[in-house]
Amino acid sequence: MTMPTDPSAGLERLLEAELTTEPVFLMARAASTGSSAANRKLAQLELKVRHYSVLALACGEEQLTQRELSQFLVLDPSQIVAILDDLERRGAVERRTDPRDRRSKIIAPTAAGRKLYAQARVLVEDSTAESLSPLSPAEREELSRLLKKVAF
Amino acid sequence: MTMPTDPSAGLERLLEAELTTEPVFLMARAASTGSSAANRKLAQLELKVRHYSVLALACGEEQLTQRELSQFLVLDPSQIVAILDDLERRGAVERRTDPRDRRSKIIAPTAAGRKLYAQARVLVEDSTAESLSPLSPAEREELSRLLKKVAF
DNA sequence: CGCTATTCGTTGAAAATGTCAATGGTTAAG
DNA sequence: CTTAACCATTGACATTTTCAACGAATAGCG
Repeated sequence: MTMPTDPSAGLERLLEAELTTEPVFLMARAASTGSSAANRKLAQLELKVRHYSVLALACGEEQLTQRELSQFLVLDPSQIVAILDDLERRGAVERRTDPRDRRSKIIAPTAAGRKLYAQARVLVEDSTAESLSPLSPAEREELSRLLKKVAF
Repeated sequence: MTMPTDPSAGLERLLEAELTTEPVFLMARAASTGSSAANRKLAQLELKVRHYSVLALACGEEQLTQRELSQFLVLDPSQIVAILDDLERRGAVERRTDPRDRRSKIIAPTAAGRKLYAQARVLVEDSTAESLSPLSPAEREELSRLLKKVAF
C-alpha cells in the first residue's frame, strides 16, 4: 500500500515564493486539500462535502428552504436541486411545501438521514483532524475563529 | 450603482449551526468568497487567480518547469498548458526548453509580464485587504501563518 | 377585489474546471 | 542499445459553475 505522496514534495524552495504570502492562494490551497481529504473519507458513504453540508443543515435546529440553503452555501439554486435529488433518492431528506409560502420547500431529514449524518460527521471529524494535524489544539481553535470572521 | 448584497444576509440565525464549526466548510466558504473577490478585481486585467498564480511564480526567483508549476499549484499538467497558452498569447511569459533536460520547459516572464504582474499584485492586495477587513493586522498575520502550516 | 411584479423551485444549455488516457520527443538505467 | 520512465501536449469525458427561462405561488397596489 503506497502512501499518497505529497504533491509538492521536493519543492521546498518555493516556500519563500512571494505567492506563498498571499492569503487568497493559501486559502485556495488549504481548502482544496482539505475538501479533497474530506471527499475521500466521505466516499465510503457515497457522499461529497456538498451533500454533507446540506444534510448537516437539514439536521440542524432551523427549518430551511432551498433558497436559504442556496444562499448560505453560496451555491446556485439549481445545484441545490441536484444535491437534494440525490439525498431524497437515498431517503435521507424530504421536501415539504412550506405551509406559510407554498412556493418554498422546507428540507427535513428522515430518520435514516439523521443516522447517515451521524456517520458522516465522524468521517469529517477524522478528516479535519488529519488536515489540521500540523496545528496545536489552540491553533486549530484560533484558525476556526479567524475563518469564521472572514467567512461571514 | 448597487452594492453586491451579502449572499447570506438575513441568515444570522445559522451562525450557530453545527456546520459552522467545521473547518472544511469554513475554509471552502472563505476561499470561495476570497477568490471570487480577487477574480472580480483581476477581471479588469483579463486575468483570473489561476493566471495570476502562474505569473507570480514565473516572476519569482526560481526557474520553474511546467511540471513543477503543476505540482505546486495542484493543477493537472494539462491545465497548466491552457493557462500558459493564454499567458504566452498575451506575451506575458515564454516557454524555454530546459537546456539540462530538453523534455522540460522553463517558464520565464517577459518585460510585459513583469509589468502585468506588478499591476495584478496591487489588485490582489486590494482584494485581500477587503476580504480580511474583519480582521486586525495581527489577526491577518496569524491567519496567514496558520494557513501556511496547513497548506504545506 | 383584480393586475402586475416578484419570488420559488425546476429545467436545460453553455461555459469553466477537473480528471484521465494516449502520444511524440527526450532522458535514465541497465 | 534497448527498455523503462518522464515531460509537455492533445483530446475525450465527467463534474461544477453560471445563466436564462418557465410554471406555480405570493406580494403590492390600484
